Formats: sequence, structure tokens, C-alpha cells
Amino acid sequence: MNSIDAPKAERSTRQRAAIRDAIERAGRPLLAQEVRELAGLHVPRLGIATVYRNIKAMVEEGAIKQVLLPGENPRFELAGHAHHHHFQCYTCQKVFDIHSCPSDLVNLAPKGFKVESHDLTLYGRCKDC
Amino acid sequence: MNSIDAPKAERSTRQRAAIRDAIERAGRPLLAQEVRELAGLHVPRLGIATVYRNIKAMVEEGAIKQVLLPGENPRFELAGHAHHHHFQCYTCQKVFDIHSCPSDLVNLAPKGFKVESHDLTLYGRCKDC
DNA sequence: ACCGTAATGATAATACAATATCATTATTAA
DNA sequence: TTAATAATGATATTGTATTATCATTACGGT
Repeated sequence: MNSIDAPKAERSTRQRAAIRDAIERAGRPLLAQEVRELAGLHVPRLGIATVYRNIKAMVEEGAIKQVLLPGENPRFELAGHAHHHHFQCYTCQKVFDIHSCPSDLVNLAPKGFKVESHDLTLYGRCKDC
Repeated sequence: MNSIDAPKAERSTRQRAAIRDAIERAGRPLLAQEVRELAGLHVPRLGIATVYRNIKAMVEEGAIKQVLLPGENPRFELAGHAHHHHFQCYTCQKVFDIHSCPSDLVNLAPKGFKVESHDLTLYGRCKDC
């Protein structure tokens, strides 16, 4: 049969690969600006619009997911990680994954409140600071 | 003696009183817009600039403090409350105080990371939703 | 009640992350 | 290799929360 609708393209570019690699290698959630800095090491002249475009596409296709911390711009990390939390360093501002999780949180809310999920952020000094 | 420097003014206005009362009576952290809506019930024509001005002044003088939740604009609540956390309702988006706190958080971080503080947000359905 | 001026209200300006535009580049099917 | 066009890069524009401006209002000491 002939094509019903456009084959949808989806080309692979150096930029997209560099962006994905940067997020993957970092192993921690990155700001859009950090993505540009890291991916830009492999693709000079990488534009911030390209970073946002690819981040958005990768979120929509489920490859990465957004990480929101209080008062911070969105960060992005590979999807597929199990439920976890984050640690932010007071000194370098970097965010790291914490793979453990307190268990008794459902009981913290007053009666009448039904707890369905939670977000936890730890703050302090990271291993390198 | 004559005055060394200006007496610094600091007049009390209906607006400032209404803003403070709104935050106090709400008993939960309010967005600037919520402050305007609630205080505006007692002071028609209350301008948003006045709300921001007073909120800023009250934060600086330590009367209220900022509450930041992930991906949300700042909210404000009376200062002086002990360490606590927050609950946000998925339905009405309102934020409520949670006065208990998990205790073993310091041990969640990997070795080499020094935990100094934390933020916890619970999500779910509030008593009224 | 009057006056000096702090505070307000309406709105313009700012800050800044994120998106849109569009000429140019580069991927991919042929 | 070439042609069609998706993707990029530089930059303009947008969206939105917050702040600045300034004429007007209204506290508060006299």
C-alpha cells in the first residue's frame, strides 16, 4: 500500500545524541543550561533552543523525566529509575539521586487527608564539596 | 536634641492589616494571588502591587516566611512555627501544614554526603476534597 | 482640621525561562 | 550524488511573576 500519512521522520542528529548522552552520563538531574554545557563539549555551537526542543521531545516520548525541586528550575534525568528522592548540595547546587525512601509517610498527615505520593529533598554537603 | 535621622515612618494601613490577617486566618501557606483574594474581601480595590510590597516587607521583618513547593510559585505563612512540612491537595491545590516529620532522614544519603536539612511534601486529597 | 509624607493603586517596566520564527545545515531515502 | 525536508542555530517573541513608576490617597503628629 502507499503511505497513509507521513512517515514522521525522526532523524538522528549529533545534537540529539549528545544531549541524551549528557543526561545519561551525568547520572544526576541536569538543568537545561547544564545539559547545554555538557552536551556542548561534544557539539560546539549547540544552541539552547535545540536543547529545549530535544528535552521536550524526550520527555514526551518517555525517555527522560522532569525533576522539580522547591524554588528551582526543572531538571531532567533518565526515566526508568524506580521511585527515589534527591539531595541538593548547598555548595555546588548539584542534585543527586537518593535511592532510599522513608516508609511511614502516609501516617504523617492529619486524619481526613489521604496521602497518595510524596516528594523529599535532602540538603547538605555533597561528597565533593 | 534634633532628630539625627528620619523617624522611619512605618504607618499602619487597612491594606497591611488585611494582608496580615488573611495570612494569619488562613492557617495555611498562601500564594500572592490568594492573599489578594482573601485580603481583598475586606479591602476592595486592593492592588496586587500592595500585596507584593507588604509581603516583601513582612518577610524582611520576619513576620512571615516563604514556603516553596516543587514547581509552584512561592507561598507565605506566618513565621514562628516550628519545623514542619506540607501537604498539597491534588484536587484544590491548596497547601496545608503537616506538623509531624520523619526522623531517620539523615541516614538516607549515601556515605560522604552530609545531610543538614530537608523538605518534604505530601500529595493527595485533603479533608474537603 | 491641617500638613507632610508614607502608602496605595493602576499600570508600565523588568527579569527570565521557554517557545516561535526562519534562513541555513545536514540527514536520509532514492 | 541528489533532492526533499527535518533539524539546527541565532535570535525574536512570548508568558508570567515580580518590581518600578508616579499621581493620588490617607495616616498620624501637631
